[in-house]
This record gives sequence, C-alpha cells and structure tokens, in this order.
Amino acid sequence: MQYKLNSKIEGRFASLAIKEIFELLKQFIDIKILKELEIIYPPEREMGDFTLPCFALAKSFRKSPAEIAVKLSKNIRLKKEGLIRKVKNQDTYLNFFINKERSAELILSEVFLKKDKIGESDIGKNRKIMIEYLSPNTNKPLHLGHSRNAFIGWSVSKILKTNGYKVIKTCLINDRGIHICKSMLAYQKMGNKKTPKSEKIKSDHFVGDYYVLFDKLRKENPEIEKEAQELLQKWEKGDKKVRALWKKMNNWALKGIKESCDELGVGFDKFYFESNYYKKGRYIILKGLKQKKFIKEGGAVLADLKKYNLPNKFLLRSDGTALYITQDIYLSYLKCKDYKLNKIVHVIASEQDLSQKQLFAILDILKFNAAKNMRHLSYGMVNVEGGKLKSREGVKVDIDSLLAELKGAAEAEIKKRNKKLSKKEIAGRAKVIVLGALKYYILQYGAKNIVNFNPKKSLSFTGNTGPYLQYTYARIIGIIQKNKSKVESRKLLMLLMLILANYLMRLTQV
RNA sequence: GUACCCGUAGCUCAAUUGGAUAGAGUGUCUGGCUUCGGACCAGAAGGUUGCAGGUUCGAGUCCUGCCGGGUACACCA
Repeated sequence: MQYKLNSKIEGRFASLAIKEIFELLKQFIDIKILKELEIIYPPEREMGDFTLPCFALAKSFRKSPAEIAVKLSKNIRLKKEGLIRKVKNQDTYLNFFINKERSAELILSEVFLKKDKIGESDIGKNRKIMIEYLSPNTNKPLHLGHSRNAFIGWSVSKILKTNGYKVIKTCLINDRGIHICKSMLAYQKMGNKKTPKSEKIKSDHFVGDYYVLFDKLRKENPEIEKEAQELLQKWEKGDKKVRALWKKMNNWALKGIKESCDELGVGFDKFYFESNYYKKGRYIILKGLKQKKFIKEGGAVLADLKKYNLPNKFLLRSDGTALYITQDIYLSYLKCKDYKLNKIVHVIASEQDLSQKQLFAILDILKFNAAKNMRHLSYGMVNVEGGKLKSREGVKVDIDSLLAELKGAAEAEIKKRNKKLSKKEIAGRAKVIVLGALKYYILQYGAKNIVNFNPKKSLSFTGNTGPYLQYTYARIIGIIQKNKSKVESRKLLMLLMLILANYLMRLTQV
C-alpha cells in the first residue's frame, strides 16, 4: 500500500515506522485526509525522529494546529512492542520518537545483510532509461564544459543503476557538418601529409589544431568559408577523396576523445553517428507535411509551434536537404526502436533549452508517444576564473591539458607530505586524487548554476572537497588495519566504519 | 525586442522541492595541540535570501512588476 505520508522519506526502516504512525493516527483522522498528510524529519534530533505538521488538519478539526497537536498527543495509544515509543506535541507539530533498540536491531540486520550494497533500492525494477550524454564534435578535443556533461551523465546513470533501473548510456557523435569540413580544409591546405604520429601529438588535438588554423586562414582570406561549403557539398555527394580524408580525420578525433573519456572514467553502451542518420528524418517530415502537420514556406518545411508558445522551426531546407533537427527527429524514433525505453534523458547544455523544447514539441505534433517520456537535463556553462571557455579562441582548457596540470600540482602536494613514495606510486595517487577532486567540485553545483572553475580550489585538500573525503577514507582504513587483531567486539564498529568509508569513497567516484 | 536560467554570509556553494531559529566549507578573529594519517580540535563574529508587492496558517522556494548577470531566438550545428 502506498501512503502519501512517506513521500519525503525513503528507506525500508522509515517506511515501517511511518506505516506504524499511519496506524496510530487512523482512529482519529479520516482516512482520506490521512492519505494526504506528510511526515517529515524534524530540523533537530532532540525534537524527535519524525514529525507531522498539523496545519493541514485545521480545517477538518475546526481547531488551531497547536490544539490539534495537543489533542493527538494525549489520545494516541502506542503499541507495546512498536517502533514508536513516544509522541509529543510541540507548537504546531506532532513529534514521534523511535524505540532505539528496536530500530537498531532492524537497521543493523539490514546493514549486515546488505553490507556495502546498503543504500541500493529496486524502485526502478523493470524500467529502462536511456541517458544520452557528452555528444562530442569530431573536430576538436574535449574541453572543461564536456567534463561537466560527462560527470552529470555518468553520475545520473550510476544513481539510476543503483536504484534498480536498466540504464543505457549513449553518445551521439556529431561527425558531420560544416565545422568538420573546416578542419578538413585546413589540413588539405597545410597538412603536408603530417599525422598525429609524425608530429607526436594526441590525435584529437592534432585535428583540433587544424580547426584553429582554419580560423586563422579565414582572417587572412574570408573566401575560404566558401571553400568549406564546397567541401561539405562534395562530402554529401560522396566524393571518394573527401570521404577518405573525413574518415581518416574522424578516426583520429574519435580515438583521442575516447582516450579522454577513459581518463575521465566515463563510458558508453552505444554510439550513434550523426553521419548515418542525417538524411533519414526526411521521410518522417514529408509524411507529416502530407498530413498537414507542418507547413511549406518558400519550398522549405516549417513547424508552426505557436500552440506551444515557441518560435517556429525549419525542418527541411528549400532544396530538400537535411538540417540538424532532421536527424534528431529520426534518432528519437530509432532509439525507441533499438530499445524498449521508459524514458530518454538528453544531457545537453542550457544553450539548447529552446531547441530541445522545439524538438519535443515537434515530436508531439507527430504524435510520437514516447515524446512525453523524453527529458532534457539542462546544465549551465563552466567558467574558468572569469573567462568563458572557447576552444576557438585558443584558451587552453581542454581536458587533457587541464588534467595534466592538476596532476602536476597533486604530485607536488603528495611529495611534500610523503617523501618515501616511488614515482609510480605518486603518479597513481595523483590520478585518483585529481579525478575525485574534479568530479566532486563540478558535481557539487546545482545543474542549472554556472560553475566558476578554480583549479586551485578544486584541488584543495581541506574543506568540502573530493581529496578531503579521500583522505578521510584513507584514515579510516588505516585505523581498521591497525586494529584488526584486537578484541572481537570491535568488529561491528569496524564494519560500520568500513561501510561509511566506502560510502564516502563512492561520493568521489560517482 | 521576446523567451528561458541565475541572484542566499567577505568568497564558493547548500537548504529534505511550501515547513520550526536559512546551513556547510573557505576566509577573518580567539583559544588549544606540536604530528598515534595534524591534510588537527574547540569557539566567536558574519544574513532585510537583489528590490517592491501578492498568494497562505506558513515563502529563499509559488505569482506579478522592477533591477542586475548569463544564455538563446538561422533554410548553423
């Protein structure tokens, strides 16, 4: 039975206690009203373990909330062996106190049973969710903004998995379009058959360098923009030479990006490549046009979104060619065809709030049922000490240089504190610390807030930081190891500490 | 111009989604300890939650209007 009573409090033990509270209140409160009530935690421990705000009862009791609390506390009769040992009114609240021995019994038995799986649940049993995140372009390396995306996508996936959901992590690779052609063109002009190997540069950086180079060339000669357009047209026609170059450079970019993902500790179950789908939404859109769901404007197809209070959106160009949203529409269908999904989450920066709303609205017009199960998990941008991140402007905030820089700082810090460690050991520790620091720093922000990234603060070893948690973990493990041989009765404490330690550790790993 | 997001302690962020006296870290100040993992401990000061209204038993949270910052509004991706 599902009580609205417990909507804010989770856990098996708590739900047992709340069930009992429900039973206790049943004889005084009409069951309809009772089901609408909420039990919450009191702000302070001394006030009790659970509390019932009595405001909502004022109407039906025709008394002030405080009077109701008094009346209830006087009249409720507790069960002898129950979980609740005491009821007390305080102002407008009715506070419940738990029988500590009974609750300890229950909680500890659960702890021993579940061990480090404590905290897991199965509320997502039989539900399948797709988390689409990262979605990189194949013309440059990942930057700090991508890392926020990656951490959000990855941690949401882990949280869902821990709660019993079947999670499919997907990555849409934006491997097509004018931006890709720009780095290709610069390579054609200045590449001289160089390769990442010959230049000893990480392969995605190699490609990215040509993207930056394009911008330089454009400043000298604006005509080059047209050449890029021509290159795109050749690509679309399937020109063999162009396709071969595209494939080569894409592979370089992807290889490097995947290496960076490994460094960040994130991965995927399925990749979708835009180049495979960019044309395929056309059929769906033309069909919609036939059914008068869309309109034609000067040969192009347009979705009228007035009904949704959104600006209109073009779906096909007047020459019939595809736009980005063309493949987005198709992909939505494809994902549902590939997997039986209960929900799809797009982890995409807030710059795309509008276009995501438009996409969902268009899918709604198409009566694509799954559209109502699609969500945009929007997050704000990442600033570095005042300056906005932009790889085009040449600010070095790509993930690889950032990690390297942080690692250097961490190694210095480790050396200072422990002079006996081997180089390999130091490097290993630095890697763990840096990743924990970065994840914890970025994930502590609410998703919609702008992150002010400060490399020094993120790596700080004290305060509310990843390294501090890791340090606490290490200390607890140290204490456990030293006391292993001591008295039996400590075992329980040790186990509890270990569970706590693992929990802390998980926080830096989500 | 229109739409969306943000505005909380000097600084960086929380606040059980409308609940009791708005909390942490950091910085500052006071005191302790001088390295059993000291990357420490105890304490203090620090707030008109951007401003003005409204809704209600109750608002940092919801509504309206302003102010400030950001983002987006292409037959780009």
